[in-house]
Amino acid sequence: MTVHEHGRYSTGVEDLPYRSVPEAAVGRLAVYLRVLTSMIEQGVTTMSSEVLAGAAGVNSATLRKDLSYVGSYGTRGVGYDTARLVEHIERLLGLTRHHSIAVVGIGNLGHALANYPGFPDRGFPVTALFDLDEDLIGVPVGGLPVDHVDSIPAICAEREVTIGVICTPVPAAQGVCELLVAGGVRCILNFAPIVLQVPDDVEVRRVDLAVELQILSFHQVRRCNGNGVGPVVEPIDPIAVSR
Amino acid sequence: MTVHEHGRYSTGVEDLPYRSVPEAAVGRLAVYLRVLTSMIEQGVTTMSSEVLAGAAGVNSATLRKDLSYVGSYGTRGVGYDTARLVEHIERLLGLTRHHSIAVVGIGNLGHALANYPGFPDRGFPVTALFDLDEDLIGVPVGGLPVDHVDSIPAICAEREVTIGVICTPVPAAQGVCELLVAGGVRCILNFAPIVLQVPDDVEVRRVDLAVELQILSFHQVRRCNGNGVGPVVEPIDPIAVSR
DNA sequence: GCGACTTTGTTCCTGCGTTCACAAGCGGCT
DNA sequence: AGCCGCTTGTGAACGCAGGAACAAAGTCGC
Ligand SMILES: NC(=O)c1ccc[n+]([C@@H]2O[C@H](COP(=O)([O-])OP(=O)(O)OC[C@H]3O[C@@H](n4cnc5c(N)ncnc54)[C@H](O)[C@@H]3O)[C@@H](O)[C@H]2O)c1
Ligand SMILES: NC(=O)c1ccc[n+]([C@@H]2O[C@H](COP(=O)([O-])OP(=O)(O)OC[C@H]3O[C@@H](n4cnc5c(N)ncnc54)[C@H](O)[C@@H]3O)[C@@H](O)[C@H]2O)c1
Repeated sequence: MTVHEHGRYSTGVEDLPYRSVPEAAVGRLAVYLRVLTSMIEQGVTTMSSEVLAGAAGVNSATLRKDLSYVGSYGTRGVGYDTARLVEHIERLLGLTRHHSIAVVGIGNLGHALANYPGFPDRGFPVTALFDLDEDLIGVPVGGLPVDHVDSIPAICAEREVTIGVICTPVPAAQGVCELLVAGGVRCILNFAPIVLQVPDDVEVRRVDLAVELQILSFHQVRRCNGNGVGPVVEPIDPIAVSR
Repeated sequence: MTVHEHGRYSTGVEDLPYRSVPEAAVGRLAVYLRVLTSMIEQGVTTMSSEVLAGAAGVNSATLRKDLSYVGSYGTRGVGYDTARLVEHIERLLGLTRHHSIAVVGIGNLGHALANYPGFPDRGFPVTALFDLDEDLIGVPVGGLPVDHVDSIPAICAEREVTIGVICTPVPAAQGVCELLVAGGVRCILNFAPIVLQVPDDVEVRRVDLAVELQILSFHQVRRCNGNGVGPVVEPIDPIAVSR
């Protein structure tokens, strides 16, 4: 499934001056996009970097540098045209085309994802569901019938699935991953708490909620212990006392 | 406050020599922890940094540096004692104590989280559920009855909830967040796609699946377009995928 | 007991990402 | 029309994280 003819999108991606967009910036751009669309719905047509940065929870300089990666489309003295900015960020992120999603493992989490309207609404239609459980095969979930895992390669290739979402138990995850790769899927979102081994040209993002909780735990404990020195004590630095 | 020789360690948290552990390292340590516990279940008692790094998907030098933050407990020429390593990582991450979780918004996602045994299994017992929907109040989910959102502050304080998980629709998220903070919760895991505004002493981690998908989309499109320099660069040998 | 091999812990360095700061540019006001 | 103030875009500095390389240290084999 090599994408040869991109020329069809004349307003397309190929003439963007994008080089070396930092990984972190890509994630933030997606956040800006969400804030912007929300603002547009409220009728906002122009935003300054200061305001947008505040809403996105980042430094305004960082925001402006991030936006410079998509090209300079702001107006000095005024700010950014929200609609135009959305358009350009979407183009950089490759959202001008739709990306079909396949969800594998229609258990608790898989059900929630399959029913979630936020994905199709944002250009990520769920076009395939898979499970091993015979009782689930053929049952429609969110309007789409569940197929058997064995048909992953064929169906993914046929429906041009670009993103595979793994919601199976840990022992099944690696195998499912390989089936997806065999079906031509090169982007994987993995909810199973395991590090998947994949070829170099496959991109995996892992969503590990237990890790998130443990990071929160770390900060919680650290906060109570000050800088790790001495027993549990109130913060030593009297920052509250201003000079 | 002195960091005495850490050849001797008592079981307490207070004399850990942890200072300035990089944020990224904390996340990786949680991953090592998972790999290690999995290995221990398989009877592995010793691991080298090379092997552990491979399983965790990181560079071995990075791994050793990360482990140096928890103290030097490896044996040169042999590797790390898995059980002891787990013990020390858990201590650094503050997992020696349990952290009660409250889930707010018992919809699709909230149900999945409330039923997920992986949280209590890892020291994060779910001790409170909240929703606005009258039909849900009192209904047990995962063995725990749902309470009304209005009782968030009281119940969170009473049950000493340390982590609040927000699974409500976007418009409700900020309000729910404030209720949690009022109940003394200072760590929040937010699934609603919105940037929460919180006091400085509250730590928020956002899990935004749409952002994850968009990052994957970016890489997908970029891969097809080469490195952005010049027009579309085609991979000479596409993988042996049927076209 | 001793040597050689293995692996850790650490140091140095390179590269990236973030922030500061400021000149350039644009709109609005008088 | 010209000036003023506001905001962008970017160059430069700073801080930090990640990777390579190496010396110390401990074990295993003989
Ligand atoms: N539920 C949560 O809140 C939650 C939170 C964090 C992580 N996770 C992780 O997400 C994954 C799924 O969680 P869940 O709660 O939905 O589990 P679940 O048990 O409810 O669902 C798992 C589903 O996968 C299917 N399955 C099993 N083997 C399969 C295979 N080989 N191929 C395809 N499908 C297979 C099962 O039939 C079942 O429908 C797990 O790895 C879990 O650790 C879940
Ligand atoms: N379901 C998914 O797969 C998914 C994926 C990504 C993000 N999210 C986000 O997670 C959140 C929840 O998603 P969901 O699919 O579970 O939605 P849902 O509609 O199934 O559930 C939302 C729940 O929140 C409750 N609620 C509404 N207002 C409330 C309030 N003020 N206080 C407390 N509870 C309230 C509702 O009664 C309902 O039970 C949403 O913000 C959604 O965008 C969900």
